[in-house]
Amino acid sequence: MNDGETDGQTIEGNLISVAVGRPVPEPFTYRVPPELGCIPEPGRRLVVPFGRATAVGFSLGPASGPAPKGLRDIRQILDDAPLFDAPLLRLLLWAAGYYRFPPGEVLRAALPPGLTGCLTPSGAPPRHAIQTWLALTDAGRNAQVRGPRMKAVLEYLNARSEPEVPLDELLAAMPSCRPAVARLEEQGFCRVWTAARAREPADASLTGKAPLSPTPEQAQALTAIRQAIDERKFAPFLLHGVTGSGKTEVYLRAIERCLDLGLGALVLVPEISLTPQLVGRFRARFGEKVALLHSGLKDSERLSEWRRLKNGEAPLAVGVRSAIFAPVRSPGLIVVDEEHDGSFKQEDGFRYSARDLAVVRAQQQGCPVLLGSATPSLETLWNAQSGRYRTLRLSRRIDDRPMPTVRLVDLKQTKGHLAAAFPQLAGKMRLMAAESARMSQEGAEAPEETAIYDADFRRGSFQRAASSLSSFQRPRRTDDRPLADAPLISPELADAIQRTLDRGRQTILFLNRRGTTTFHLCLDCGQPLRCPDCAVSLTLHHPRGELLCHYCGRNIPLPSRCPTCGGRIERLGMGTEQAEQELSKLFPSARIDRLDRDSAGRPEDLTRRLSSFARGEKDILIGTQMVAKGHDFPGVLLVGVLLADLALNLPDFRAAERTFQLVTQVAGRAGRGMEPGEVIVQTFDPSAPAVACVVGHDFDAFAEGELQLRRRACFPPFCRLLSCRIEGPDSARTEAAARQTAAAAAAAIRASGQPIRLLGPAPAPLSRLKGQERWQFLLKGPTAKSLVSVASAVERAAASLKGGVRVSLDVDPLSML
DNA sequence: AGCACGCCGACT
DNA sequence: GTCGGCGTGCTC
Repeated sequence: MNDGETDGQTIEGNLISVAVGRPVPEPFTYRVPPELGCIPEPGRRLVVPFGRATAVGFSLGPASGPAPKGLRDIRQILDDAPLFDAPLLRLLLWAAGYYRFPPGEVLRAALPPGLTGCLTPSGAPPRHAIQTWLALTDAGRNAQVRGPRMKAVLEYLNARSEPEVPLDELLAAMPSCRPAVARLEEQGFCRVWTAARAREPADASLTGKAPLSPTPEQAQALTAIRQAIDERKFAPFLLHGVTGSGKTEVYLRAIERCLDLGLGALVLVPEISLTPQLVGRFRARFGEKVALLHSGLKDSERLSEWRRLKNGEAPLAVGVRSAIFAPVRSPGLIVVDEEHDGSFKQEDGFRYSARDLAVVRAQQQGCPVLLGSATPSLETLWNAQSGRYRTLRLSRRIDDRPMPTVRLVDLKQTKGHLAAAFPQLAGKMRLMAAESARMSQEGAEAPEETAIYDADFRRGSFQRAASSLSSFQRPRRTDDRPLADAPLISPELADAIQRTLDRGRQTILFLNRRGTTTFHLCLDCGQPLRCPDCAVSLTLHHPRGELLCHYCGRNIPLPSRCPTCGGRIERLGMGTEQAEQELSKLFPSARIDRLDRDSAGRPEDLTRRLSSFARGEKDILIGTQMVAKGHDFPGVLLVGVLLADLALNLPDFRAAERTFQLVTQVAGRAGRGMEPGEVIVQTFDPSAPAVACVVGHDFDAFAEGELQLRRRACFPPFCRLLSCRIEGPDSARTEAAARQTAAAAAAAIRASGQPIRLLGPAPAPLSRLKGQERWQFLLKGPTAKSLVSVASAVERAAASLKGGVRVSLDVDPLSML
């Protein structure tokens, strides 16, 4: 991009293109009045008049094309220097076009909140947010020093369990030891730096041991990556490593190479608050060179980390999704850890995929990109298989630790057991099975309504849904006798938990469903209790005994009788709260902790409870996805998946993929110490590949089968998707709008001559949310480019809709709900 | 996103 | 006869 020196002989003053930070789809043209004295180069913020008001915009450089009528002058230039360098600006504008989002808003989204308005970035960070930290270096751990003060400091630091200590705390314990600290730092025995106060100190119990020498596989992967770093050219890699194979160590060493070469690096991780361990390792290795960008930062802290990157003080950024826009200077490597993770896709507003943008950014910057996962997304896998990415495999665990043994428990057997224990339920279960079968039939006969999911997938998921519904949603007994034979915990699993307890080791149980009971059915009229604003069943939560809508948060007291007919209500479909109760009844002396969104509280509480579990202060941890993320719990020998089918039943073509990823990830928590772990997966469908392939840790078999299905039904990675969602308050008008917009899409498809398929329109699986009726249709095209003209046509059609109906497009959608 | 313009109910 | 409801449209 050129830096604003132009031939600029238009009218008096120069014309520049400005991305206004307002929802307008195109940049606007403004005049730079000559008295401003200079032309703001691309990436600088401006104040511009906008309608009756004023707005912050971003210079995109000299305008091309004719001056529009009603041309106005920019008011002010805000920054001395561009906030985005040329490559980052290019990435952002590319993303704005690709994801069809207003460029000015995209640029604004890439800035820390403090720079979003009219403040300048040069102000000093607020004093209260800054703290000085110190930590021992490897050399300092066993260092011999002479001064008594220095000795005392070393002893103090060695005695602390966490590697990083706030200087204030040391000074409180030993006043006037500051000079000793300075001497130790000089001699390289400790490290001192200032950083945001809210940084989570790494917890020693989670940090693990000092770096080991790389395994042969790690070394091989590193050679390839280092070579690519040295060449400073775009090179995409898939680092496909089983859980516990040491992917992080590969990242760390590759980044070391970047820093040695004077280059920066960018690391994206799923939910940083959930992986204090990973953060700890980056901190321990790179200290103050890391800028941390996670969702828990206060605005001032985020700004300070952004600034440290921008001015080169911190060459390395580690952060969640939005960190893909971090102003890392000349990155030599971009890493996406757990690249399959859904949190890299923003699901509203600017719906970008940080993982995909990582590849684009690497391409534009000319550096390698490393996508790491134990269970790569099929998109990434296919890119690797077709030769676009190079695969680096880590097939063995560190120290050749064995993979855990995985066993399936068929809950259909347990169901028999259950029916024997509760004969009065057997009839009801048959009834529900028949009902589900009927649903499945009707589904098959209504191709238009459900056309959005190709038949293969639909049939599969309905069958699974039927089996799950009929057997799992066991009515809760009305009396409160303890459930000795609680079906949430099969006898096999209960037995394994008992054995683990007897050996004094730990268990993790995974159930992907919060609350006590998640489905409340009136046995007289057959109506479930639903949120009035969302077509979603309400979940009972324990502490207050209230029903909660998991989508809009609405709270309702549990009615004693059905609101429509006054019938009796059965509580079905138990979640983590119920599981916790059953556990405490089964194992009254066990120390049990539950971890889900309801119990997690603040991020630091979460960290504290995870480390408490890691230290062995609890015997059983039951939770949702939160327990599945990358923590090392050396004391865990047993992992139980209470109902593997849950995610499998969603009407989404990625349901199987997600299930496999999730179950594999949880299973990976077992046996991270030297003893082999044990995994028990409870399921109603042990033959489903997403479950069955976990037994043999056979990603390849699962992926091969799933890729075949995707190819046959033509789903990603064998096509590109564009999802169009139509939302409005009124049911009939929303449907009409959906049909009208889809018709416009169909016309555009014919005009384009491209082999594009239109699925739908149909009501979205979540057909009402927060009082909005929801419809959708899906476009499948051979390439992203082929869908562009259709997307434009949809946008044009959407612009003329009335009645509060809104259309939103999702390019490369992840969620189909 | 704001903010005004513009056509239909309950108030002085 | 107005004051004001928010549905619709525009902002270089």
